[in-house]
Amino acid sequence: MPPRSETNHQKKERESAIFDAACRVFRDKGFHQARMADVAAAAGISYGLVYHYFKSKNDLLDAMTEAWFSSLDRLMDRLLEESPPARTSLEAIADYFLDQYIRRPDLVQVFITEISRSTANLTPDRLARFKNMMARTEEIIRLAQVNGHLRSDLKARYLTFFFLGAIETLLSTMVLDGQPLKTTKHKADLVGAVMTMFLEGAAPEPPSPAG
Amino acid sequence: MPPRSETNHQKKERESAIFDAACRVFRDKGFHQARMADVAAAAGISYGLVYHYFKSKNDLLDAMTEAWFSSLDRLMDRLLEESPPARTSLEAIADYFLDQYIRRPDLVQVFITEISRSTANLTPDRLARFKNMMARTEEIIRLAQVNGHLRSDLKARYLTFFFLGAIETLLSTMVLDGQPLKTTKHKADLVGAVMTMFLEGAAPEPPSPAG
Amino acid sequence: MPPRSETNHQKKERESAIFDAACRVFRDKGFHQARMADVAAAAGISYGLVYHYFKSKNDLLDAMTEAWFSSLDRLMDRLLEESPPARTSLEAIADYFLDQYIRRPDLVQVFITEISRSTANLTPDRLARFKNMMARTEEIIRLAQVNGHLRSDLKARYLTFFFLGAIETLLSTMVLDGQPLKTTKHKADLVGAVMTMFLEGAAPEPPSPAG
Amino acid sequence: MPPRSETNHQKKERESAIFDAACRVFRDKGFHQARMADVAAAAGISYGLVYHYFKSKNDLLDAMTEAWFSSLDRLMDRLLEESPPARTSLEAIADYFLDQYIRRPDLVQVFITEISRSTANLTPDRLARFKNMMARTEEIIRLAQVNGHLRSDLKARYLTFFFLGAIETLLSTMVLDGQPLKTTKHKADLVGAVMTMFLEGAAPEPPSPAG
DNA sequence: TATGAATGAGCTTTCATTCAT
DNA sequence: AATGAATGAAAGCTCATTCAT
Repeated sequence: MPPRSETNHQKKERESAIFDAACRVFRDKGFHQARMADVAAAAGISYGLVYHYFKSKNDLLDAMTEAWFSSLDRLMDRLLEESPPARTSLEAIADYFLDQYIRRPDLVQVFITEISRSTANLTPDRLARFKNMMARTEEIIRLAQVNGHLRSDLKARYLTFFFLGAIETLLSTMVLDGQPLKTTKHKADLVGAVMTMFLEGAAPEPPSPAG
Repeated sequence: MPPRSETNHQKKERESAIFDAACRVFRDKGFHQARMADVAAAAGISYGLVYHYFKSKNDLLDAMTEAWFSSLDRLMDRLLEESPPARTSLEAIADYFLDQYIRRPDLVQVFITEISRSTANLTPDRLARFKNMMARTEEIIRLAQVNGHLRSDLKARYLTFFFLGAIETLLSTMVLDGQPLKTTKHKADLVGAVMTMFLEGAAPEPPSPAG
Repeated sequence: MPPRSETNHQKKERESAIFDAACRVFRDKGFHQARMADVAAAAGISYGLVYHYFKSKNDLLDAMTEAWFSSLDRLMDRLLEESPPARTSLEAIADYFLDQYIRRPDLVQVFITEISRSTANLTPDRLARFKNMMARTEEIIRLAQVNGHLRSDLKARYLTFFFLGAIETLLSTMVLDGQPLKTTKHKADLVGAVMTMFLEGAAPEPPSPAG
Repeated sequence: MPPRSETNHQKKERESAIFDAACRVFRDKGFHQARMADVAAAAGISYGLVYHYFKSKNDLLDAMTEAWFSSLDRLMDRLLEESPPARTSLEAIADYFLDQYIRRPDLVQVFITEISRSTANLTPDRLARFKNMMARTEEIIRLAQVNGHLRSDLKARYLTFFFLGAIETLLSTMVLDGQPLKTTKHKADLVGAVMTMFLEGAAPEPPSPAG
């Protein structure tokens, strides 16, 4: 193997270490309260070195936005291409969010608190990606309505809010409460609950016809 | 009649004008990006005068938190005391959020972006009030489960996420899209949609029992 | 009596009240830490009214400087004119300082901490008056040297430092320790100690010749 | 040898340069009138760099307090341990103050005007160190009284005021007059004068015993 | 690649002073 | 005479970013 490759590998390692450190710091202090010095300290490197890997503080947040949306976009691409049954698609989306929370809880928290909601940090690019995610979810839901797999008397947009809002609120609460998500079992339960709630709603079972 | 009274009235007027200006500025730039100079300019007054009415920038956000939660708390108090049917209570809550968005869209946006989600601005007091709101909603839902008005096979907490999440996501989207809510008719439609989604879910009507 | 006179009297009263309040505030917080609002509050009047009586914050300190030096200057005038024995003059000076501390401890403290020592507040006028006091004391001491009432082998200037320094350090310590001076008896003791120290020094009595 | 050592050396150099610049600025304008911008300009560096070396304006004054008292405390330690004759000790103290005025006139002036007297800047720590200095001088004097080397009919405390007051007034006057102290000869003369005044007082030589 | 000293614009806040009433 | 709302110039401090080494 060429030594260059190894160097590149090390470089990636370090970049990744800084990225992770920044996630932790942004999560703990919020983007604006976080100092580049905090990031450097959390990554165990010197002040100026952060700037070798990320050209600005905003660049770090951009990297997080990218990290978040790129895999989500890939999932969306796949779902829209393969067009599985709506429930499968939506379950995959719910699973994606919760799965990310298991794998990279810091990133999810930053997404929730700094990217998804903060007008302050909402650059046109980030807003566009955010809307894109909603639009594609809405597209999935719309198709399901057309196919009769979801009720049609409510706007697809509203159902989308309902679906993504439930996931996001669930995540937010876990995030704000500092509740980690450890097991895939727990994840599956939560995904199941989300799907049940979304599909069936909160009303009690009507008495069985036989009753 | 007494001149003092008039002075107090003018004082309130001006305080209110500054408050509103701050809402607009915080909404547009985000709390941290907003400058006190912006607030003063938006209120059409001098720099230092803001500090006659609000002792710090944070104090302005505190005032908004208070403005938001105090009327919501009153509503919650009333609902828990009167214990109307769950649907009525939940509808009142949904209506409250959307009604506030009609009356004070800036305040709602600030609540959504700066208070409800930003870890950075989440003081213990604000977090406590936020959790309190969720806990009281959960209490309403739990009672409805006990009384058989809501399904009991899903945790009250999940149903709460689902309910509040739907409202919040709806508001967020309108807020981020800059969609105002003008008419009570539109509001009623949205409340209806939220209630329908929450109670019945997204699944299509089951085949009639007779089927 | 003309009503005008009464008004003038009231005016003087109020001016005096503000002056005293300012002394207390300057003493407690120091000139620069003191706020005009503090002075107004201490005087029990409104903010802006202070400016009817004193045209600026500095004007208040000027008034204190004047209050302090005018009576001291009068004393000095008298002493230089009457030319009593040096010990009498010096005792009168020491007595003056300590007497002022009984009568107007706040003013003395302000003099010590804000006028006598602070370069910051030392306007040319204040410095001139300060030097004038030292020069006149030195003049008294020089005369006493010529007349053989004080030793001549030490510069009059040094003796002046020694004399005034002792008084000032005594006052400073009482001031900083918050020790008030209540009785003329106590005052007389202190004046006696100062005079004894100044005239005889700290060396023990030489053994009596008869010893 | 190690480059690190050189860096540390440079760092100390710069810290020292800022410290000296601050002494000059505080001396000229007084602590409260002095601007950090003035300090930076006087040190020939940028604004923010001052904060790399001293975390606040107050920290600069703390450093001066420390610089002043640390060596004085060491002297006091030595004197109390070695217990030389009282005159030697007191002479060493007088010499210390005047010596410092030769070496670091700015620091002495700041000590006199900003630390020793200003109530405004008198933090509990500074007051404690100040009192400590007086207490230890008093201890030396008390011992000398017990040993018969100083008169006992005056309180040790008064003698202490007298002694330190003479030194301080001497320094203050030179400081306020802008009189530098250049030569050790001049210093020795002043120390001699202080000691003579303190020990023998201002009264003329008594008639010889034989008279 | 790695360091951390250096820069300086920008921020919040304070408060002496003015002025309309 | 009396009030206190209104003004706005400063000032201390922070911290993203640059740069010499």
